[in-house]
Amino acid sequence: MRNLRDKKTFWCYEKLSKCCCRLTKPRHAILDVLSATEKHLNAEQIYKSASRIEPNIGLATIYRNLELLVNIGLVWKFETGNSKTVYELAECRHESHHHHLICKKCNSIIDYSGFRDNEKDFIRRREEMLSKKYDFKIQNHCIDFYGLCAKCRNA
Amino acid sequence: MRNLRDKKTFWCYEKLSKCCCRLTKPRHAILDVLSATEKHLNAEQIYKSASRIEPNIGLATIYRNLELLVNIGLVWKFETGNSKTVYELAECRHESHHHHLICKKCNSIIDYSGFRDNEKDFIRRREEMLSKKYDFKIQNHCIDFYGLCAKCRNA
DNA sequence: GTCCTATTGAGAACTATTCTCATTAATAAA
DNA sequence: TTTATTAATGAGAATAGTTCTCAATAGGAC
Repeated sequence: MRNLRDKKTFWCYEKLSKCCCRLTKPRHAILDVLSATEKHLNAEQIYKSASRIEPNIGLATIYRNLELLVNIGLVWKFETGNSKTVYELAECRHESHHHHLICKKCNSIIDYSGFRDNEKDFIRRREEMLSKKYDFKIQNHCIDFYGLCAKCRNA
Repeated sequence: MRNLRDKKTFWCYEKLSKCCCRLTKPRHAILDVLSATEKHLNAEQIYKSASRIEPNIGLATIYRNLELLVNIGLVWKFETGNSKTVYELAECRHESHHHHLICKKCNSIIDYSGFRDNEKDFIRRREEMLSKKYDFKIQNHCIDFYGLCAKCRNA
């Protein structure tokens, strides 16, 4: 058996074991796949890539673990509106959080980050205000803009 | 045949006919249902309510027309993350646009509106900046906060 | 190494949504 | 008002993404 702790997804282990989750090979493969890309992958794509690492992995295991990883906050689940749910690694590595521009025609997703400080401040203040007003513990947010990308607008 | 133009969803007709859509009874029933509530309804709920107005309406018709209404901008489609897609009337009646607080546990949705001017300004400026930077025509946006509602936090 | 039980793989089951197609009805034209 | 055109419909089949079931496996505490 390979040593799971050698791998580049090491930073996830603390969180996993804190949540009393075993560090299984399928889990490991999924995290490897997600950490190897900046793209948003759907379950099928994750399944295909993970199968190259763990050939016998099952699709149900992919779904089960994605749900788990989303629940413990390691992965961010994201619905585009065309029935393809996609997943991406949460900002565990202190990479900048990002928002999305989604094309309603071709469903492509543009990430944008590089927020100015005033954007971060704005969101933080907003979250504070809403938390208080609605007695709601905010854990994260999703800011997406919908419209038409350059390609689709000119096509 | 009842006169469709008598009904309270009159304000939608201009848009519908502009888009060369016929003013059918099923469409009318769906708009009536959506305009009679402030809640977010899923397709099944809309089907049930619309069936009371048009008993023979089919579920496929509900889906077809919701898609149409979303495309022409009369209805806003909204995915909660637990596979229940919900719909609500867009702000055709100049009601204030709103954002959401979504409980990750019970999937309840709190609407909030009452934005201050600086929030509107902020979003407008952001949209301008993003449109230019990414050559992307922004049509609308979705700002949602995820977390735990008071009930679930204390349960 | 042994034990406990969380996790798995495989495939069936489920569910939301979309498709197909013959029939109906909204609208434009006569 | 009647007629013609064709968009829209209802019913049910089909699809696709996801979840469930259950016997077998394997992580990790001891």
